[in-house]
Amino acid sequence: MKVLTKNTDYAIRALLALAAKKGSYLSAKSIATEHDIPYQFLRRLLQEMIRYDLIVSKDGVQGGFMMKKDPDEITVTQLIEIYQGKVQVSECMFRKQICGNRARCVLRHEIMRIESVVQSEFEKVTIGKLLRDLEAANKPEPELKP
Amino acid sequence: MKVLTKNTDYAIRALLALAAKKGSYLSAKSIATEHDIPYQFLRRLLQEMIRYDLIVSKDGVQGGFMMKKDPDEITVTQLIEIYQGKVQVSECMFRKQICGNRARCVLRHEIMRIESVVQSEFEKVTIGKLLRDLEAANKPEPELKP
DNA sequence: AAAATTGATACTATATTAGTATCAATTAAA
DNA sequence: TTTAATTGATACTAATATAGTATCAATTTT
Repeated sequence: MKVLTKNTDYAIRALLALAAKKGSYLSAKSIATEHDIPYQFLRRLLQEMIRYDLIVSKDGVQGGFMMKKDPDEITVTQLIEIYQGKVQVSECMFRKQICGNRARCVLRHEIMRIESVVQSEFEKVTIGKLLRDLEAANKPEPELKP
Repeated sequence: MKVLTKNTDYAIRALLALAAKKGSYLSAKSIATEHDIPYQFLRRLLQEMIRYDLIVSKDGVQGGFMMKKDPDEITVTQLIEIYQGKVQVSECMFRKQICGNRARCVLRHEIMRIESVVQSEFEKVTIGKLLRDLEAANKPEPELKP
């Protein structure tokens, strides 16, 4: 069971790149090359981000994409919802013939509990946080005295 | 994003049926009819459960399937793993070109944390627990005095 | 005017999920 | 002892989701 698909995975990486260069435009091509993301695939992902007001774009030479929304306000939950649809543990709770009138769906309660746990865990993770983690990880490790 | 696929969903329902009739054999046909699960599909799911020692079967007339493992020892995590593969948040942590030597995968830490949270949440939910919830839900509601 | 870029959209390929069908072997019961 | 109900094994099809490619018009800098 794979929780993050390539869409979301690529989208996160691209956003990290944009967040790191906040205030300037990065072209899809440069992001694709640097982060090993299929170019045309990435372009679609970026266009989707524009629709959700996460980033803005500029056409033409020297154009590209730039961060719009505060990276600390962009959660992994949001990105999953954009690229994989709302997190739902099972369809069962929506199907009348199973969970409707007479027999109550036994899974419903547990499912909703887990659903909210999963969502809130992913909500704790923002692009801003990931970026700080990344920067910390890229710092040279301090030498230890013997 | 759908966490439980039909496989797992059906499997859970079938196990609940078997757990409720612990000690006697239920045919695939009867389970399929009662719980609205496609017959041949269900048969495959049941055969898989045999391989994992959750249930046993008896051939021929009056044959069917019977609970083997203690329902309290069967977790939803196990069923997800059987029918949807091990819960993994992203493939990224296994791909050398991203997470390998030089650049550490920034997502790795968060991913593993969330992964374990998700797994442990599903581990809290056993077939035994669901069955008790189901039985409780089916009890007639006590009347309230006005 | 040329080159680099995005916007929009259509297309193909692959994998996963869902569901169906078939036939041999087994067992209970008529 | 024959028949019917059942599982075991396996192959097949259909539908959907995921992943990736291609094209062309519009825009903008040089």
